[in-house]
Amino acid sequence: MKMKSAKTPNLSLPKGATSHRKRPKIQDVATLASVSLGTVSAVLNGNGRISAATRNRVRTAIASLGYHPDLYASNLARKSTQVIGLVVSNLQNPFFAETAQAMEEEAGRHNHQISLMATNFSPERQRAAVERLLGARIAGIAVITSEHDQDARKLVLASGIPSVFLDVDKPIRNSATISVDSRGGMQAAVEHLIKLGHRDLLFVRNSEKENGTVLLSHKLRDEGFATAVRAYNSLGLNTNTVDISGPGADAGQRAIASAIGRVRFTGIVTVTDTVAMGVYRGLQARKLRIPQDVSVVGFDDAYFCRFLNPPLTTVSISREELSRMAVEALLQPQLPSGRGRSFNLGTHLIVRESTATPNTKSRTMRAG
Amino acid sequence: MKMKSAKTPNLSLPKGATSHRKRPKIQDVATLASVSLGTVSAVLNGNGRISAATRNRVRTAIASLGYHPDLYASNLARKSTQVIGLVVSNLQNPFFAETAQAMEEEAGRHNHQISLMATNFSPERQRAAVERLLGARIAGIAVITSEHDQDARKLVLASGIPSVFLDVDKPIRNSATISVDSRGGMQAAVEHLIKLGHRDLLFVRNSEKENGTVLLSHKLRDEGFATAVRAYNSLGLNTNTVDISGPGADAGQRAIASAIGRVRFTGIVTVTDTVAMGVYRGLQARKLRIPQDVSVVGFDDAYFCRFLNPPLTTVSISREELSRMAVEALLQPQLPSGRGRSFNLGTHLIVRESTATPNTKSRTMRAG
DNA sequence: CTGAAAGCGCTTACAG
DNA sequence: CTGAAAGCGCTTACAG
Repeated sequence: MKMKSAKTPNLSLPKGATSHRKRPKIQDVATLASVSLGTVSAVLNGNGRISAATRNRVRTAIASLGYHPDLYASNLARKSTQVIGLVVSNLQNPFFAETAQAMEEEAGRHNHQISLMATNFSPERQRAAVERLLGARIAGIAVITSEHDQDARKLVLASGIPSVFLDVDKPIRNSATISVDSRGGMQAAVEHLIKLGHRDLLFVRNSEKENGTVLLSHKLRDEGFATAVRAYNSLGLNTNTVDISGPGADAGQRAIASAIGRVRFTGIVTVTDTVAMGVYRGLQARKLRIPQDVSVVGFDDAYFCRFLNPPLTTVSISREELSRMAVEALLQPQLPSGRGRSFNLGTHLIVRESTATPNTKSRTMRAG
Repeated sequence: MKMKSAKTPNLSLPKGATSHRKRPKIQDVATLASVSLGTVSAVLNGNGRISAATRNRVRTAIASLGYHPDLYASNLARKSTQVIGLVVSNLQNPFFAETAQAMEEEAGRHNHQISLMATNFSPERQRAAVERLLGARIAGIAVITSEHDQDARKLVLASGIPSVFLDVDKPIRNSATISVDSRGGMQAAVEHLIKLGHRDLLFVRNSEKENGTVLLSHKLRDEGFATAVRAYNSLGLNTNTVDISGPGADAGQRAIASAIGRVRFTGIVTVTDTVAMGVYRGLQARKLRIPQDVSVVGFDDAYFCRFLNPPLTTVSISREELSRMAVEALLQPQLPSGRGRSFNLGTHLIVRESTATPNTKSRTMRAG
């Protein structure tokens, strides 16, 4: 036992180390199985033809030692990893959670794993996530976020690994982009209400800025609304917009509280289903019935839409298709000379029970 | 433009490799900055006192090369990693998604990162997740799942790294367990209904088996229900139970469809909020009002509870407290001689608007 | 079918 | 404050 000063306990382990038993390594397995280290590696990876007898000896040794190959050592020695980095905004948000799930399944079909990072809408965290993934020598990276960070994008592009981005404004050189037709989706939503007979429309949107620019997906939804309204202008539409301050349901609820009595509406279109959930709450708190008094349309087709009361009419974005595009973009990258590949992802309206012909009586509802 | 043969391009890259530019390594940075490799490492890790001038030269070189340390190489060379492995059942489920989020924040406070794996309730995937995490030489592992796999548990324990499990039946030697007081929570839920005056109770539970055993958390909820009913037996309660076949909202909806007209109830208690969401739907499809006709109580306090119509009375499990316990169990493990450390996590009832005094008229509702 | 050896890209004493 | 060298635990030609 060595002498040490009183300050540092003489049995202290290195910082971070705990009292684990020593981790067995491949050499331990080889010794126990009386084979060489290369042989153990071969049975672990299914390479080479190892006799059944040897293989069994090795397997037994592995089990009895509780051996697990060290990920870092094996990936360092290996040429490539079979993992796709996935950056999403937030896992609480059903759209991202469902997309992450779909991505994992799609990647699995190509024998790849997903390494998942959430940014919580923070550009700093997006950068950190990208750096961490790049350090992990991933096979490709998908940035499926609503916010976008220029630095993070530069890092990705500079790395030269295959990449794909969701909803950015234009094609990216040597990368791929997936553009969701949010504009068309929103347009369809508004037209649906108009065709049902609604003339007094309220748009609950979130124009919160990220890095000084409005999210493209939200901008497209704005445009879709405007386009539809313009197309039916001759019908004498009365439209109003409420801006909310965040992606939460609470904001949707507050939006309604502030709009009621101030503006007239029989149909509401919202930026996301989560916001629509808050809108339901706001409406119901004022004893307004959906769809008898007010029709509501959401956006995203989250899992819970079918279970709201009434089930929410919404615009669907297929997570499966999105995942297929993303994985294809990463695993079958175009020739590097490419100007940037772009995928288009359609949306479609799913009509459920939250929308109906407006009640003429309630149409006159206005400021008290 | 180079000539290539039609079949095998003579410039073909090794399989798995794509056309990335060569990844810079620490030596490249050192050369560019005219320092030694050890110096670069020191500035990367903030070790040693490097002169500001040198540090800047190194930083510039890093930036201009787009250098990212290789995670595998650095972790291989390092003694320990600062990451906690977290295994959850499913990320679609709000309870797990919210817990994962809380764990990440709590771990962050201790300068640790989370490596997250979802099992989708599959024991095989649980085992695979554990193996992958063990290969990653994590500092500790938290198994926060509703299903449990014996093999996975053995692997964890054999590894000797600090571990913590949620909701297992008894303390685990050399490990830690967190027991949620689901029994007490359910008991409180039932008592709440009884005290409001409900005498006809329906329990919508999920007794689906995993590996031949009912989930402990569900068993405890069953017991809580039974205990409460027994305690108030003298009041002449009429109780019924419907078993559903899965964790989804659909199952809850079907449960109600099958119960209505067959049994009498004015108050419903459900195993989870997600199921309660389906129950709402089932009730509302039959034009039954909540809480005027039927009161409903959920379990978990998912994000969406506040936004259902009406807001759902439920039993809350604190994700923050759970995370604190888990991280403490991992980062401040008891002496290895310990018999197994156990934490108890309380639950509490949150009364919202889905429960009320029963309407005497609807109490008599029964089979047609 | 098996073994010895080089090398993956870092970190970390250690010597200057 | 800086540099040369050993070593982390694997994989993968290569030679038998």
